[in-house]
Amino acid sequence: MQKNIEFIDKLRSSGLRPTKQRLKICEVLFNREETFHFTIKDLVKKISDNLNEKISLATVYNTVHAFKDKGYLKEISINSDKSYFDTNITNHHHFFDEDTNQLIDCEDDYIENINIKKNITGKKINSVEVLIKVASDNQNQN
Amino acid sequence: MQKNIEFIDKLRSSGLRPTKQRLKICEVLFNREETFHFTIKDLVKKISDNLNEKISLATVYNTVHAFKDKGYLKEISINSDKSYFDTNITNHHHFFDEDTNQLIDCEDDYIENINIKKNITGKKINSVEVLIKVASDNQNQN
DNA sequence: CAACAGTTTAGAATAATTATAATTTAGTTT
DNA sequence: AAACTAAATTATAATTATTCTAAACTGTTG
Ligand SMILES: [Mn+2]
Ligand SMILES: [Mn+2]
Ligand SMILES: [Zn+2]
Ligand SMILES: [Zn+2]
Repeated sequence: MQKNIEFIDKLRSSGLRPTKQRLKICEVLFNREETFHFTIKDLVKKISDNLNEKISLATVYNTVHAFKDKGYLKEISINSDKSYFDTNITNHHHFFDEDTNQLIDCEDDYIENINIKKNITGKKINSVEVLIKVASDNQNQN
Repeated sequence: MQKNIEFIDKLRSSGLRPTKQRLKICEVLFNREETFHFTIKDLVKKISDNLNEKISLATVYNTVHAFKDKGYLKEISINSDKSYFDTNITNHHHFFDEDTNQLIDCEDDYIENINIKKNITGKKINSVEVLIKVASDNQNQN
């Protein structure tokens, strides 16, 4: 449970002005125990749930991209028409529940270390991410 | 190098009428040695390069989705605003070259087997895909 | 050939995202 | 504290990928 003053420092230290919109978004994103995986739409909903005054959609996009650029958020690849973002910025893998469209972190002890034995010549590896698509186990699924 | 008659059989056998648009798209997609990774835009370009008469954009979308539904194409998850498709429908991993935005198949001998040690309860695993993002190796990159 | 379902098509509609340009605000300088 | 300036917010327009619609066209079957 971070204090407002901590968010102000965090923003200032990366050259972002601590506006009230950014602070509110910090609260929503980072004042939580668990990792938050979200789309812009999810975030807008959380904001309007927690807030009497509204933040413009453009500002939500601007802020999420600024936070991503500063390394406070990660963008996640899902086969979908929209972007997902992740408050867990470490290198990690995901389950994607195709029933609920939910992203879930894959803990390190769920998967053996990935070993890339060969790489493309002249290129360096920036990330290695596993996406495990799961769905309901029962026979009669739609 | 498949013959037109083979595509006609292929389409008929999955309940798709062999129209001239579908046959042309089959040629572009499947008359090649190498796997083809493409976006709809890429495919439209290939079609107009190879063809004097044009195929409507709606038909290209319809056909790609029909081929995907029949299992002749695979849709690939890339962090992007557009979908990629793949003529390699086997279970396999990818390199994504962030310099060129190109998808490249990761041969089996490039990566050790992925072992998912635990799964989410009540769910079955539908796919496990690794995405290796690579980029230029040199220091002075923009 | 006639009939009919399947397919193609232009164009409209939708949805996510980005751009624009005017207004407001945060931080700095007088 | 008032003035100044660059950064940020905002409503709104623009863009892009994709899907929908409904009319015209075509492949298949009898
Ligand atoms: Mn899609
Ligand atoms: Mn994006
Ligand atoms: Zn995550
Ligand atoms: Zn592939």
